[in-house]
Amino acid sequence: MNEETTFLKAIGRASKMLDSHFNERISARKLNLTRVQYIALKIISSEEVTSQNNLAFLTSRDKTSLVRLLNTLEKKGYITRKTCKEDKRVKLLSITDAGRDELKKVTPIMKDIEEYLTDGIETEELETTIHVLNQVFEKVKPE
Amino acid sequence: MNEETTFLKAIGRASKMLDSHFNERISARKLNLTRVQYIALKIISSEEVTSQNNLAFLTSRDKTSLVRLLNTLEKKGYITRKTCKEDKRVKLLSITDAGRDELKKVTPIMKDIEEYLTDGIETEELETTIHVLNQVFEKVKPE
DNA sequence: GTAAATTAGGTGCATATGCAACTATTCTGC
DNA sequence: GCAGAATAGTTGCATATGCACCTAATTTAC
Repeated sequence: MNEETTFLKAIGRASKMLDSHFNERISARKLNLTRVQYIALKIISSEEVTSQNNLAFLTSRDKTSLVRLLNTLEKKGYITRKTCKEDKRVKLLSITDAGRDELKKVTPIMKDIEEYLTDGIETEELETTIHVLNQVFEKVKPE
Repeated sequence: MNEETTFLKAIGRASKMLDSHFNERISARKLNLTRVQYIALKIISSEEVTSQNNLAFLTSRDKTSLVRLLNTLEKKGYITRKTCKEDKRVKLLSITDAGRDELKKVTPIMKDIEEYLTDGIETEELETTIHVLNQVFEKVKPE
C-alpha cells in the first residue's frame, strides 16, 4: 500500500464513486441533470438574486466553467439570464418552471444516495468525517 | 444549511479543493503533470506489465478516458505503448526515463500536500475519515 | 473448424474544468 | 471629468470524463 497518499486517495476515490453513482441513478430514471448542473440549479432556485460570478464563488469553480454550464442549462430551458439594470455587466440568473420541475425530481435522488451511502456508518464517525473534510476545504479554499 | 446533503457536499468540496491545490503547486513549479496523469503514470511505473483496460480498472475510469489520457502522456514522451505479442488486441504500457524523471519531481509534492492537509488533525480522526471514505468507495465501486 | 460472442482499444459526441486573453461596463484617483 | 484600474461575462485552447458505437483479435459454442 501507498502509505503517504492514503488520505488523498481515499478522498479522490470516494468523490469519484459518488459522481458515478449519481450518474447511474440519474440515467436509470432518464433524467436530464448532471451533478454539477444540479448543484448550480439548486443554488439558483434558492437565492433571491444570483450573478454568474457569485455562482462561480458559491460552487468554487472558475467563472468560465460556469459560463458553459449555464449555457447548457439555458439551452435546456431550466434557467434564464437577464442583464441587470443597475450594472449592465452583470447577468441575473433565475430558474424556470421547467427547471423547478426537474429539480423536484432530482432532489429526492440526492437524498436517497446520501442515505444509502451513510447507512451502516456510526453517527459519530460520520460527524468526524464531515468535520475533517470541511477542515480540508477550509485549508485550501479560495480567498 | 442543507441537512440532507451535508456528507456528499463535504466529500465533493474537499475533493475539488484537493485538485485545485495540486494544480496550483504543480504550475507554481512549472511542472507538467495533471493529477490524473500523475496517478496513471505512478501505476504504470510500479506495475510489471499494464494494459490500458487494466489501468482503466485500477483508476476506476472508463477506458475511453484512459485512451486520451495515455495519448497525452505518450505525446509528452512519458510512456510508450507496445502491442502485446501473445494477444495483439492488448497494448502494454511502460514508463520512459523522462516519465520517471517527471514522476520523481511530482511525488514529493503529493507527499507535501498530504502532510499539509492532515496537519493538525488527530490521528484517530484521520483514520476514521479514511475508513468511512473507503466504505463509501466499497459500496459503489464497479464490479 | 467456423459462426457468434466477447474483449481491447479507439472515435464521435456531449459535458466539465481552468488559464490566458478579450470586450464592455463601472469604479477610482487625480 | 477623464484616464487607468477593476470587474462581469465571454471565447480559445488544452485536458478530463463517459456513453454509444466501431474495428480487430481472440475465445466459445456447436
